[in-house]
Amino acid sequence: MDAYERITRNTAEVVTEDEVRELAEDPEGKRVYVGYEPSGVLHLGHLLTANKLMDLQAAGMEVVVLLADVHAYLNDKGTFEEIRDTADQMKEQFLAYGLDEDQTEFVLGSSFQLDEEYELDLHAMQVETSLKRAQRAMAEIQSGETAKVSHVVYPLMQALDIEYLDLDLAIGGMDQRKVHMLAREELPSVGYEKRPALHTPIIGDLGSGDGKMSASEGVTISMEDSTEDLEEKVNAAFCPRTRDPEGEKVNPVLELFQYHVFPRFEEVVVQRPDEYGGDLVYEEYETLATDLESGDLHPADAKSALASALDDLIEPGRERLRELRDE
RNA sequence: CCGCCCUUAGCUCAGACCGGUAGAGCAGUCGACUGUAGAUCGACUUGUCCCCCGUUCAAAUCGGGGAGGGCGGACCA
Repeated sequence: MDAYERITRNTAEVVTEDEVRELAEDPEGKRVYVGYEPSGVLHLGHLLTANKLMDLQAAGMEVVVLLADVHAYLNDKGTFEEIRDTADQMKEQFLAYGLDEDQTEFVLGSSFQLDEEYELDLHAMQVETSLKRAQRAMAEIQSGETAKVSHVVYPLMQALDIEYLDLDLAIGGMDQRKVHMLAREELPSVGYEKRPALHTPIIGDLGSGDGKMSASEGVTISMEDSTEDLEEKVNAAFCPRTRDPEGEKVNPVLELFQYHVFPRFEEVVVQRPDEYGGDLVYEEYETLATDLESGDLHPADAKSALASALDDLIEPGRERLRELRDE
């Protein structure tokens, strides 16, 4: 797999391909980042971007994980003290999940976002950006709730972070694309270079298979799920015998194999009673998906293999969480 | 600062005028059917009716106060 392919695989969008191709020519030492509002327990959405970070580390890039405490505060997620506690837990879970400690720089937003220079640049950006423009960028993230002044400052800070963390590439889920577009438009207006961005897909809702659901509702899988929780949740998942169900729906079981399981495992063993043909081994997503569609792989067997794989993925983080809570 | 509208189940809302302590759809849960889930049947659950005070035998409903949310109040006069 060449560098460009590794960098862009499993992404929903590359902005722009030309710019990323240029990075891929010499990825060594290039700085990329994802920003997360601190959360006490990681869920699959976090892990999906983390998988991408691992790809980028494998390509030789330096990864910066922004623990966005100030952003969380602006988004009304609690007091600074609470937020910083969960930031520490988040870092520990990422390391347990498999981010390379030597190649990953964890940065607390408040460590630079309150500096005078940053603050003045932020004001400059506020002068350059219309309210409507900033609100539009946040609409996806903040849907429903009352728009606060903090909500329009939020994306402007994300734009500035890209400059202040000295990044070459920004990563985020598709829910972040409008913010990244705003950053590309507004950074130049205050004298900085725009940077390319990669967006990971948003996995469909496990229970219903509905296209884009926010992680806040529906069934979510997180670092604190027990083996039994996983079996239960995966078993209840929507899983028709096709990768392209009717309407707006997707097949979340296949998506989880594609975006969470195969990127992290060399092979996936499907344990199956002899009655149904015995065990199966898959080395790539495509063959598994093809077998599911042809009927050679029954959805129920796919599900038990998925639950077991997810359990393996989560186990180290779950264990670390347990230790943290015992302290 | 002033004015108008809104607030009832997880969600969208009905009920308010003509007081009798609450409903629908969707969601959810449980069974049946499929070697998964969904779909389809069958059954079931869900409430600080925004808060406080008052009137009344009785208030989601009427009166007063308050909170939160939405919208409006430029100029032409």
